[in-house]
Amino acid sequence: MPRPGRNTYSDQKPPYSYISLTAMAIQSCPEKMLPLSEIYKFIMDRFPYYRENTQRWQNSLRHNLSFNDCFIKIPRRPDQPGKGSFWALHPSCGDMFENGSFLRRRKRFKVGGLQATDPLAPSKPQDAAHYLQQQAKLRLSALHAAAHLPQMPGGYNLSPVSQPSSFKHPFAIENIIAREYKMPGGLAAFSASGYPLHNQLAPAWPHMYGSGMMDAAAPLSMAPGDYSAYGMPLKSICHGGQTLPAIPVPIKPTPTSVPGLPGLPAHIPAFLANSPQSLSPTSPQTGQSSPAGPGEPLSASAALQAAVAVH
DNA sequence: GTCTGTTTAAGTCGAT
DNA sequence: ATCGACTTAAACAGAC
Repeated sequence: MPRPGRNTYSDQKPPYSYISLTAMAIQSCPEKMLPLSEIYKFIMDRFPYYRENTQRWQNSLRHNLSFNDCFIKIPRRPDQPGKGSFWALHPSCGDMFENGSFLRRRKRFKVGGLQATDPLAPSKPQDAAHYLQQQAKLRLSALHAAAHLPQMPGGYNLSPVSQPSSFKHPFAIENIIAREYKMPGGLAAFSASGYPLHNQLAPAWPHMYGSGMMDAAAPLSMAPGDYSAYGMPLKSICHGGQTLPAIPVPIKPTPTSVPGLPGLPAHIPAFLANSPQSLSPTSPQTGQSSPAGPGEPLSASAALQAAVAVH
């Protein structure tokens, strides 16, 4: 594979496989599912390297989407006109990059394989697609609701500073860039908290740390109202060039079904709900999981209740 | 015609 | 050395 011999990194190939790039794109949007064109757009917006030779890498990316079980195709609904289907991450794919390398996974995700993941998540692609579509609905609803929640009941502070252990999906952009990133020369840049130092990485990766990419890593610059119930930015990466978190859904939203959201299971699986049981984020420094605090499911539940109230 | 999606094949590279 | 993950290329079909 040709490596560009340039002095700047902005047009050098990013240290991410197509799988991780695609996962990043999918994770960056609130619905956790994107059409192919939006995945292209996300990658090209963030990585100037991929603004060239589009036919080459886009073919590769499509190949990855079809070939890898960790991506599932979600058909468009009649009210979602457009070309192609939506693509989402399989509910059971978990943290495929637990070894910390976004270029090469330890093991390829396979449907039906042994995964330490959400036991309630469907394994069949069709089931997973339907399941994810419901999840997307719920996320949008919860997002709306969370945006209207100035503060969680019980004194939960929405500030990311006060919730340093907030779980982020392994593919969330803020999570990915927060991991140990070794520069081509072997240099690793970290803050004391394990996050990459903005001013150290920015010159090397202006496409990552330029517009909007560092919102999550540099949250203090944001207004308090820009955060969701999980203390993460509400601005969207995919629909406006800003970052948006995985909106949590409660593991046990209601005793029965959710009014106004037909088809939702009584017990919503923890997938993408930022539950430590379904996902195991790798700590940048220790490689250990960092389970979310006990208060977070409550916040998620509150977000969902507010979502229900909106409907 | 273009875009999307699937499949096959060959080659590279890292891990074991 | 071997295996498996990943990249790239290409052909093809179907949808828009």
